[in-house]
Amino acid sequence: MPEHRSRKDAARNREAVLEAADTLFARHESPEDVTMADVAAAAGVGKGTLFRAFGDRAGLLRALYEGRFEPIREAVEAGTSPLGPATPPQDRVPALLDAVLCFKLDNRRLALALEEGGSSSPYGAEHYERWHGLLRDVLEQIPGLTDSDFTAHALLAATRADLVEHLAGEKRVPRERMRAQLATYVARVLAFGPPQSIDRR
Amino acid sequence: MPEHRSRKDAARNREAVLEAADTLFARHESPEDVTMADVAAAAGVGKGTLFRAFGDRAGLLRALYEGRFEPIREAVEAGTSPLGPATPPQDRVPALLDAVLCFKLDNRRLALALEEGGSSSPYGAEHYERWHGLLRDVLEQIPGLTDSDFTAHALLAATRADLVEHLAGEKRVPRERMRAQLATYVARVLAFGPPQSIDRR
DNA sequence: TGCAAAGCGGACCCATGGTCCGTATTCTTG
DNA sequence: CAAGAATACGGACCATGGGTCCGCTTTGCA
Repeated sequence: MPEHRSRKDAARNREAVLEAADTLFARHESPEDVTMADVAAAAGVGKGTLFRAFGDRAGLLRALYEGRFEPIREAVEAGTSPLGPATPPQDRVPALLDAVLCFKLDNRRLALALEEGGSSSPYGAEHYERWHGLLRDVLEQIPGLTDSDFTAHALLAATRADLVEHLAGEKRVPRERMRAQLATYVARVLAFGPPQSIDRR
Repeated sequence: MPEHRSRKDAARNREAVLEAADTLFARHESPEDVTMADVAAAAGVGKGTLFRAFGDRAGLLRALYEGRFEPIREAVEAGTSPLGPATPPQDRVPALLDAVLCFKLDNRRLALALEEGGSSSPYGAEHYERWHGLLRDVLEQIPGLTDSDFTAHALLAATRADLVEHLAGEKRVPRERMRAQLATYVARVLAFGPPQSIDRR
């Protein structure tokens, strides 16, 4: 690549920060009580370094997110798993939502930090856009389903980080139960009523 | 009466603050750029007064909310409208969700401020608890519907303030269209499949 | 080895929620 | 109506946290 690679101290520090942040967010109840200064300190780095590497808090969160999300994204794009494009829509939709839920269960704090993240709503983020677009397109292929756009929003809303945190964290709902509930719910949305489902085409 | 009423200057100031806050939140794009100092200034009052009257930012928001929400709450509790307890569950659920949606459409900024409101997730607020509890109970009465608790959460999630704001505000989805989409969605969730409930699982 | 360029880091800035306390207003009681 | 107690007022003040600045250090190319 033409563009210079970053200096090795920069690269090292970047990694250190990512690791420290990851640990800190995982350790603390609420993302709010992990400050940028904390992250810098834990990484053994100055605040200036931190901000130069990631721009701002959102940038740091985004970087963490991308790292964690890579595998899933790959599975969705090209994989042969139920997430991949080869899966028929009515099976792929639940699989996608289950994947989102699992991701948020596995990365509760991070997802929370990213999603509520203060200033802007999650709906501005481009990763949301991507998921919504994908889901919308898949829904579109299910015959008889109207309002794919809104439906995609509504389904994704059922997996919002703070809801997941509330249920899994405070209400102590076990992982598998949540997955089952979401699956049932999604199935219900996709399985439109008996009488009028026949004539659809 | 045992407990003294508040002094009249206090009462007057309280009103002034509520009014000023209402106006300010309505005028600004994001709740974030209405500061407590702004509110105090607009009300012609000192910050001390503001904080004494409402405790903190959340308290002010809550007070505003309660005022706005009163009518709906009454309709739900005792009214004869479709919101009231007399309505059969399968009709009441859509009515309730439509009411929530309309409220958030009519009070976009306020709802946004209240819901994302920074520190704590909406799921901690007791007004959410109330709505969720009510919806859960009504859902419970619909035969064949399982997981009422989760379903209530998921349905309410479809009316979250930031989603409403995103759709109505940025995406310019007209009010009636949103209501229709939500209604369709809710109907789909409530209209579960035939006896054998599909082979899915 | 020399010397830009890139990077470092922590002192510093500033906005904002929230507190404090001396002063002003209101209520009560005689 | 007087006067003291109780309550409220308000803006200076504080703490916190994101983000910036800039003199010094490290890196890496020649």
